[in-house]
Amino acid sequence: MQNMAETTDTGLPRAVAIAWGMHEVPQRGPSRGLSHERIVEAAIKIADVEGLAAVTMQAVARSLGFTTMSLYRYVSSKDELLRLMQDAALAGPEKLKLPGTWQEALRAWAATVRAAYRAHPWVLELPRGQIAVLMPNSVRAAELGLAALQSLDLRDDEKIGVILVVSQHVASSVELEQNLREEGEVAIGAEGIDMLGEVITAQRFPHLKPLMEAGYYVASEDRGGSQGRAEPDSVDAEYDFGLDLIISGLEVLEQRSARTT
Amino acid sequence: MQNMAETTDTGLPRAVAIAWGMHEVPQRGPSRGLSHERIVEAAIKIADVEGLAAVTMQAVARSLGFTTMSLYRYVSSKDELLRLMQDAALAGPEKLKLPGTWQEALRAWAATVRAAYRAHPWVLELPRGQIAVLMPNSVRAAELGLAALQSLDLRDDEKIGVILVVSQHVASSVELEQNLREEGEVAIGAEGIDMLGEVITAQRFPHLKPLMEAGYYVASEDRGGSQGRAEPDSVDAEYDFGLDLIISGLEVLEQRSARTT
DNA sequence: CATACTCTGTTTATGCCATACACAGACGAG
DNA sequence: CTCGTCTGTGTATGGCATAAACAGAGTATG
Repeated sequence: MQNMAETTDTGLPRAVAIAWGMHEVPQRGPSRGLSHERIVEAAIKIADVEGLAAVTMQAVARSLGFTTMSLYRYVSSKDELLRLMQDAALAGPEKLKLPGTWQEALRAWAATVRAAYRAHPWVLELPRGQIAVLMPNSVRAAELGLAALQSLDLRDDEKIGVILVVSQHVASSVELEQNLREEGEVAIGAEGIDMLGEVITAQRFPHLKPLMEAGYYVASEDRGGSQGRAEPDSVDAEYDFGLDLIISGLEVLEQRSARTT
Repeated sequence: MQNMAETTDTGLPRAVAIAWGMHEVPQRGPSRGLSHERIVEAAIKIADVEGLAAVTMQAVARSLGFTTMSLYRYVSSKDELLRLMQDAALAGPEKLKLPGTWQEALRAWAATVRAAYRAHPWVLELPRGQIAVLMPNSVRAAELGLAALQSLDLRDDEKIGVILVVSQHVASSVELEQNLREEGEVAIGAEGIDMLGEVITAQRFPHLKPLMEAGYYVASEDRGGSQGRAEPDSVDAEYDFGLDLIISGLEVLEQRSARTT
């Protein structure tokens, strides 16, 4: 129910048609005071500054100097607006100088995807499904990713898999970063950590307990010690770590298939 | 603002304290007609059947035969209830027979995490941040994951990284599966695909275009052909593909560090 | 050029939601 | 017994998406 997705008569979801620029604008009536572009732009600005939850039809309309209901002349539902925002926020470089080896190229591609997510982290709160993947900027990103993998000797469906796995890793990493930042303000104090230490005992959690005490598992406020604050660096580290693992795995896969061929 | 997270006097978020069973229940007044457990259970049942959006305070209360406001005697906000649901839904096997090699063990661990997410896919709609990670079942899962990696020769912080990357991959995979299922009902017909073919041209998308025509990129309804329906299998394939890449990468990393040591 | 039809932006109204607040009664501590 | 605390409830508020009806703008057709 919450997922109507409003298909046009062409069978395409309206959001897809709009984003690709196919969409008959009416000729008959009075001239329009707004446009999809302006609405989406205003909505994105709100999301960037105040978060996705602050994007209400009222807020968007007010920021444009129109009434709430006027938006519905351009967008058939809030869901549709969100889809358009998602795509518009993911605009990336049309062309990208891709380094020589596929490893470097894949890394560069991942970096652009990461940058896009980081610029508009609220994008990650929206579902990334079939429809999202058909939007212009997703398609452009996929094209670019495939270009990066050109020299990698894999089957086509495997390349799609690589694109998917890498972009999911990037998304997860930024999502984590974001969740930590948002909850960081409510950081658990030393007192709370002590409290947890009573239930997270060495008997019940033999492997985890030492890591927790070393501060690897939770980012405590400071824990009397000095380093603490694992927030910004550790997420970067996790991003690199995961990407390195994937690339290493791909190198193995490539060698294997080369041997087979 | 949307993220109050209600800390107790101990400095721990209330949800964490409740989930771990530390929480002074009042002695003075009348006996209580409800409990956290019953409320969370009822809410989970609703989420399983009707989706997370159907979990309203009203719906939960009604299903228990109480009024909406009565829930607030047990749970300080809906957010807190959602956190408790998230944790309760991720209950897994306390002990797990872990196969010999770390590869097999890691795979088995990932499978249990995947099963948990699949049993309650709405869990993925909730933020997975610092607080979520401190809840009992997350801690148990981490312990189990570390146990699986016991024989893997890596530093402790690297092992945490592995746990993180793998669980993120699993989550992403199930999330994708879910998004596809939900949008699958609105599948794009052949007519829509043709429409897209006009904007997704071979000139602008030289790498992607052939894959789209081969049906690798989008799951069209049937496309006149026969195979189509890439939905269930392809997600499984993506899951295995990503996990294999990570494990391969880990093997390389292990050899490298063994050489260094 | 007049008329009809379409499309605009607005006003108003509905139903759902989380949750603040105040109350009557239940119950244990003193 | 009585006081203070806690329970479950009723009522009220403000925010939300969006349906419906309307007055006027503008274009196409006679």
